[in-house]
Amino acid sequence: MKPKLLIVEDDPNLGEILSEYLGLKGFDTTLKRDGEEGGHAFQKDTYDLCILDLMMPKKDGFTLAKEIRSTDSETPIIFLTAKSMKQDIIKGFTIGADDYMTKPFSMEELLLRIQAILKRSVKKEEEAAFPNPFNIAGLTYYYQENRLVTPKREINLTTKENELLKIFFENVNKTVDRSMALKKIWKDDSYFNARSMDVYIAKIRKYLQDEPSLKILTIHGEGFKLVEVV
Amino acid sequence: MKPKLLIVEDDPNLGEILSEYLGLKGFDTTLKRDGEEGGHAFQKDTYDLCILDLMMPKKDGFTLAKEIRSTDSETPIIFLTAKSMKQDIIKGFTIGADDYMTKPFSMEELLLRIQAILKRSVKKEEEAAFPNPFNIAGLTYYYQENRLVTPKREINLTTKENELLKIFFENVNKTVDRSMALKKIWKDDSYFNARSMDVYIAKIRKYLQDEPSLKILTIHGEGFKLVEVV
DNA sequence: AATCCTTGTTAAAAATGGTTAAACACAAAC
DNA sequence: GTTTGTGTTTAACCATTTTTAACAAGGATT
Repeated sequence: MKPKLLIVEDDPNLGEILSEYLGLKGFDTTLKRDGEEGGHAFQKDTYDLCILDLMMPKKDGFTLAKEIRSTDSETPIIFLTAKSMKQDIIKGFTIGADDYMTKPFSMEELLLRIQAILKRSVKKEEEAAFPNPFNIAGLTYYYQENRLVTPKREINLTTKENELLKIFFENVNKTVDRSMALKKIWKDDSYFNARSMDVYIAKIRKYLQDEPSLKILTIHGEGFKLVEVV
Repeated sequence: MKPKLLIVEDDPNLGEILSEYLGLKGFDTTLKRDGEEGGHAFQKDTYDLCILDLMMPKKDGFTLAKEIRSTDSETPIIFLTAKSMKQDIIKGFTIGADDYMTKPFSMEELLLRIQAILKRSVKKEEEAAFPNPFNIAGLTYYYQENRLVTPKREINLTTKENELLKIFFENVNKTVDRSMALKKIWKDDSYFNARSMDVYIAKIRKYLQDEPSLKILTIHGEGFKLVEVV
């Protein structure tokens, strides 16, 4: 699977070249022209890495980055900064970023840095692999095998059921944000996907009936919470 | 084994000379006259390197390169550009290429660049070679020989079975993307090829029946996952 | 209380995948 | 040149998974 890149750059020339070049190098690129468009794109889809120009009309890259970080602390961000900016100012702005490039830069160097960052985060993901099997209350859950074993029966889960249940078990007693779950599983937070998710919530609630100490509560307007009653 | 070169050049004179010269220098060359023919040739066979003229009838070299890159991010590409093109335009077009030559160029130089690029990529390939034999669970798999040995029997695999099984063994416990596998094995993600692949999935599932710790799960809408149950 | 928005529930529709066998393609053998 | 055998694709039918739709119910807001 190609890694997905969100490129937000107001200079159409540079934007095109970046998008073109990284596309040829095996990335699935999305190009947006300003911070606002970039924000919407990020809300709608999931990306593996963002490349944000700092100076842009409507919404600058730094503001956009803060917005992104408010919902997502993972996705790596690389800033593009103008040569004219002073080093120490750049430092200030790019705190929290994973890297930054000063214009003009070589495409090859940008590519190398992207690859380096993605390598790191792929490694992280693998380390943070979900335990298999995972025990909770009276249940045994095998994420790798799409399987949930309850005291009464063994359930083979479908792909969507499995992904959703995993998110709940990763967040026991914590609120799972609707939109976060939608983006993770359905890749897109839209009306119909949200309704689809509601259907799956019902299915999972049925599966958990066997174990009275586990319940999925609705946090109206926010999401759901799997609570473990002791 | 001679390295295979795909040369796509509309000028019959230059094309012939190139093909002739590189053939004498130990390459197995295929010459095509325009981008369309070149595309078909690339789909049909596997090449170690492509030499594409930028300006060609029917389909230009840049468009062809993008098509190639959509299924294959490895095979090196060298562009041939006309002298009349401005440097910066060439820059724009040859982004993503491994190298480019401006006409007229010396054969010797082209040869040197080809050799330099192939040296790099041969090294990569060797590193990524699939182990032969490969042991997993109770099975022994000989990719080179199209052979899978299970506790109960010895299976001679057909070409397609072998390629598909290899992809699974390269991705144990990871989801194998349908479309990726299709493009790798069938060179083209189409409805019928997808159905064909489903037939092969069934065949491989049968072969793996002997080993209950290996299962191919369906990841609906995405692909398949070979899980090793411990 | 009236209204709006969100969520619960159920069933039907649509999409995707599983299975089997027949059709086809191609090469080796006769 | 035809036959035979093997590998692959196509087709048909079935099963499962996912999405959509419609309506009911629950909270929030005025």
